[in-house]
Amino acid sequence: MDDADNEAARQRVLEAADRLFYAHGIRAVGMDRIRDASGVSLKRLYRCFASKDELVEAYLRRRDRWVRGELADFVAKEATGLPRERVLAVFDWLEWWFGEPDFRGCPFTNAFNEVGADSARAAAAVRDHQLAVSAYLRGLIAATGAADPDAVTNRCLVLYAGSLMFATISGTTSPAKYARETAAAILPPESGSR
Amino acid sequence: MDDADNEAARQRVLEAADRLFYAHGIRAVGMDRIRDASGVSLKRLYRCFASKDELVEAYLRRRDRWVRGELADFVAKEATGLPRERVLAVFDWLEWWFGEPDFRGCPFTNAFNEVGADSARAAAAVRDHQLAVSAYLRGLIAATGAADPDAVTNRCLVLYAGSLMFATISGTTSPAKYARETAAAILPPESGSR
DNA sequence: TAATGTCGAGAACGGTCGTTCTCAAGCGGC
DNA sequence: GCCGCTTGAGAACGACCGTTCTCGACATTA
Repeated sequence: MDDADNEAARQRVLEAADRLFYAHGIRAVGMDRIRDASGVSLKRLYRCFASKDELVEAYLRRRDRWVRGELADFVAKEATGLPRERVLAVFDWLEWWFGEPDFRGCPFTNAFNEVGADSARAAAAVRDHQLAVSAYLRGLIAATGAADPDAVTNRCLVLYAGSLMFATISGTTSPAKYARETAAAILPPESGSR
Repeated sequence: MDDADNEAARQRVLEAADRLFYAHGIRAVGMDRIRDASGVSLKRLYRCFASKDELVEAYLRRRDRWVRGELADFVAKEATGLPRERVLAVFDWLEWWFGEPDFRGCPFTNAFNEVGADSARAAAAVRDHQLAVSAYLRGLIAATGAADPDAVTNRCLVLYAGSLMFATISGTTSPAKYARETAAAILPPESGSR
């Protein structure tokens, strides 16, 4: 059946695009290279994704699922039940991510810088990711009983983005530690013994 | 004299490149467009800068001088003499910068994302800027009498980079405020009355 | 087997961009 | 006035890239 074949091709294309776009940048990777890496002919490729723009958007939405999935799993597994520890675990996860051998910075800001001005689809995918992470963080922070959860969330988002950027430029994982230390200073203390 | 003409042409090219590269990105601006905007012929342009790479590096070094000059002037003028206020003034300056109509994100991380992998010159210019800002900040922080100036500097760098990135994506100036509030929480309190 | 349709491989097209080349105009020195 | 040099304007070149097209191979159906 065509549908099954197309779905399999779609997945192979997405996997190749994900790896290549993230490693080398979107503009640097042509459709030919994605064809070579995925083994899917250009004709089929353009039937799965009508344009490179669509493929870029699909790549970003896939990355979004990956980042938020990994982050949530990590927080659920590593953190103790204390709300404060769960927020700090976000920065532990970042430190793990920065140390991955194929870490090449934030896929979303990279994409935004590269094609955000030309591709409304890509820009929307980036914005959606940012909003989703923001909402997730806001949920963790509300549980800590912070007096002004929105303010604390915004400050933690600055720390999140800053550690990402700093780690990218410096090539080290320590910015996650700096961000974690700073977050510890602005979160309410463990709410006594409960 | 040739030298004077070439120097004048060099300046006009740099001004045009600065405006266009920053506004539209490096890859999006071709040499033709810089010729049109500067009024300097391609031939002369390539005598001033042997390649686009060299022009990009010169653009980044010029931006570096601008950013650090503006920042230092602002801190010198706006801040009271108190060391703590001088560090916080860095984030006030960022807030001013984010509000400028032509603010389009950090020129250095933008350039790094666009051409850092292909241009060693550009990558070096970005690294130099980062080190220079780091050293400047470290000087301000040492004066506050912080117990561990290096640690505080690294945390403030995370805040600096994070507010830049957050402001770029959100299109607002408030991330500078979030960063300032957070910095206020991790700097030592005003060292009593002196 | 013959007709029909589908597919993959790669050529082709149109566009862009960095860089170099052509050519005619202008200018200084004899 | 004439020669040689330099200049600017724009054409030209080569490379790349997103997208579409061609064409031969193969499969399906009757």
